[in-house]
Amino acid sequence: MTADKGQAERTRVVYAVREIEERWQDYWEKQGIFRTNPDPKRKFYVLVMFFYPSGDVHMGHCRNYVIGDVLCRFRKMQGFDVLHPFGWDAFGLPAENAAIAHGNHPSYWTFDSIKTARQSLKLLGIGYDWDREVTTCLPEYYRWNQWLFIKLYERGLAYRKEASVNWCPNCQTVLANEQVKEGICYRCKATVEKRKLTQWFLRITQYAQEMLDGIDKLDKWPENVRTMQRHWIGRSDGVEVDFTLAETGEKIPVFTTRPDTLYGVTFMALAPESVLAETIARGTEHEKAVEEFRKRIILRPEIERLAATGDKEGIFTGKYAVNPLTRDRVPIYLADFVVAAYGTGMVMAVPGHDQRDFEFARKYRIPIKVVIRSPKSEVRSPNDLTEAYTDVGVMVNSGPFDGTRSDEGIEKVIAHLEQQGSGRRVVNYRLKDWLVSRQRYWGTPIPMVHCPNCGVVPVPLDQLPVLLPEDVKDYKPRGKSVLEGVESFINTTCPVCGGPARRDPDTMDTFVDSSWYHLRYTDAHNTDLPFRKSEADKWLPIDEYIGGIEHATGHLIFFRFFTRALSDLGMLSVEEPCLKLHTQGMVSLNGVTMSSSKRVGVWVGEFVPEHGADVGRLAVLFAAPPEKGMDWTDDLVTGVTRFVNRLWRLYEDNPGRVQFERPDTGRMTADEQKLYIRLNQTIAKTVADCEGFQFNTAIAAQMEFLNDLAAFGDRDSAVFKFALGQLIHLLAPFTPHLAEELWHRARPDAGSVFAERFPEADAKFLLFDEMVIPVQVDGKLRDRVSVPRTAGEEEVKAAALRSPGIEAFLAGRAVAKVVYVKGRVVNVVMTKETQ
RNA sequence: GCGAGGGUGGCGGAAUUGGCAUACGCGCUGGAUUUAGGAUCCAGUCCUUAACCGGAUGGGGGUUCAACUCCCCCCUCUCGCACCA
Repeated sequence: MTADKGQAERTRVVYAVREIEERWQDYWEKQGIFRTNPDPKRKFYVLVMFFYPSGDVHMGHCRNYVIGDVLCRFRKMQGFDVLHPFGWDAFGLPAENAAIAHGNHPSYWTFDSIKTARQSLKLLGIGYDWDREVTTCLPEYYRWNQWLFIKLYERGLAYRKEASVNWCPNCQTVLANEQVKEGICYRCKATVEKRKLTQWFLRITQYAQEMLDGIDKLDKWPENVRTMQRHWIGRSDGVEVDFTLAETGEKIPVFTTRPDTLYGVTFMALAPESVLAETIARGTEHEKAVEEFRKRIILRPEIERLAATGDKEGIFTGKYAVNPLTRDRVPIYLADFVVAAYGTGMVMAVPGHDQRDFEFARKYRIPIKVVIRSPKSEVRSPNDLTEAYTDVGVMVNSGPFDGTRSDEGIEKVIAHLEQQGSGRRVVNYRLKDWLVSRQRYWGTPIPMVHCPNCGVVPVPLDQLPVLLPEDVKDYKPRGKSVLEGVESFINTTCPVCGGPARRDPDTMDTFVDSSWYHLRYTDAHNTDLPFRKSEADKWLPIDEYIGGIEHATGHLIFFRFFTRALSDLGMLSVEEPCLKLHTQGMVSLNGVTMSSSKRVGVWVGEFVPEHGADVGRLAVLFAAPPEKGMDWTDDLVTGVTRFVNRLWRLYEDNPGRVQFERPDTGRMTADEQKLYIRLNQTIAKTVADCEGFQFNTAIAAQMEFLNDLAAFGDRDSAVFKFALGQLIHLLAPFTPHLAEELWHRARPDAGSVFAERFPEADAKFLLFDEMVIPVQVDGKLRDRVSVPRTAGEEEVKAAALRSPGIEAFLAGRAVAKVVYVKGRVVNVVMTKETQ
């Protein structure tokens, strides 16, 4: 044990904890306890989100892994064939940044981190099938990223386009929408800029509707994640209306969900990034001012743009658009509040009925028209308005539609537009195609070749993997891809014409790696395919997926998308990767979230040698329900340490008394029967709580039962001995080392405790013979009566009315009625006194 | 602004889903043991009261024999999205 450095002595584990824990960890490994059955009869796939090496392993990470391990061991003992794999999300910037800082290869740092992390997980006694370990930075893994990328490309699901994309100036790479939160890079917190670049995208939008509909079936997912995903996909139904440019008749399609306000359009607004914005003022007196505005807005960092919400800015282009319904001419503006990536990047503005348009119109003195009248308020002059009216009302100043309710008007106007050929129903999604190119080194090379003659050509599948070159002198990104500067890599020949060509210089977003790792685990060593359908079908869908809430709209979207796409490719039989998801809360230390990179945390490598794995496991499980955040405290450790110590002493004090044969339940003393019932209650509670993901209350129930056992007098009772045996099995998922030790002490010749069956409650002995019924008078607790469990309603009511404690409350008053809820409560309701 | 989820002792948290509020643990108080500290064990610990009574689940109102739980209004915290037309 570690010597204490002058601090007050704290509660310590009283037994030789490390010796015991190491013994059984070695034993499990040698016995192959957690090796997967390749032909599962009752399969159970427990998956924890894999580890992104970014430093040491802290208790925050471990909460995730411990929960998975408890489930794995619990289900295994229930007779399931469990798949519980682990791997390393090993590509990515932390490794590259470390390499830049220390001057060695990213793989050095990566494998060093993995080694430490693997050791930490083994220290905690997490039971993985290490035979199926995957490491995404190895060619054995990433070649299949490339293989899948080409398959998606062949299906039209991977494509290249020029777009205004998120650029992180610190990481020197582009980012997906999902990796930008509030205009800030999710990784380094730098302010993200916009750049116009040609990049690779995955056509996730093709699955937008399917993924949205699929959420309905994910009823075992946390509600907040489902809501977040619905919002992220963001379906909106509307119509695309063709306005035209007054001079040329060129079409300007705009998306709107409010065609009922079409008569109220008084100007048009273009996003500065839109194509039309570039050309509209060209060659006119407005050109200079418009160009200046456009460039300024485009270069404005995202964060400033977000902060500017409410303060709108724009410029008149000198041009006019024609409203297809009214033939009105309205001025066209560039406006900073129009989102380029949504709809067509151009909007019709109705200041009377849209708050943003209203603010803009007021600022630039554009007329405001009222075309929807609120049913409540009187007609007012547009000049008197203080805000836009956005609710339902009656259409006015709208020609033939006057008098129509605006919500019905939506349909009527659409029908009219469709008839006249100037509009069509469309559905818009907020979800954007997934930008997967990255200009960094430590990732999967995109397996594409750019040939001057043949264009973009995929690398033939039999030539994969395209290896990430190792002879790189400089990982430092300088605004373009690192691989661009590696001559030996970038220069190649065209697979089609054989002429000189260049490789794609970018690497893939690491979220590609994690989009299908759950499938690779089912067939981790396949050298011909990413995985066989037959193997994936054996295990999918994942039965319990456990990870952080921070992945709600990132990884968990991508991973659903991949599952659907691969299902369409015929590689899989399921459409959803996991039907049950559990997101666990963060662990903080003194109020600060644990973080490897910030070096805030309780480190497994330090904690376990001092307190033991079982104590660490109990601490994260007992502190709070899994989905809630928790603060790590020394007091928490004190509590669970006392628990394991008391357990240890209980078995030390009762050598040779542990039994596994069920006692003769026909011949029990009253005390024995009570203990036996308490045992069964504890078993039932533990099973229900493990299934319901409430490990904190499962442990509380076990603590209570330990208190019962400690207080039990007759140590030679067969029931007591049996309870000692059953408790070992109940403890096994939570404190596996202690349980295995106690099991082997009781049964030296037996195999692992994890080959035993988890206890099942004896249904005949779940309730006490006597039940204690609280008696209320007018809803207030006044007494309790003890009656036989078999007592009928009348018997219980009579006993309640006889109970001495309520006498005083009944005196001189009349009973109006007596309510009895079976087995729960009696409430004596008195007549209202008139005083 | 929109959306989701919370608010229960000194603290972390329970409460069979409308039926004994505060399980379990920490802390605290007293006692036992100990040279002493730590550890351990026993008793107690929502507030108020000598006790009974009374009061208490963010605040206010309602439904009900009965409300932490259901309904309405308000306050507050956390998270997500954020000018999405």
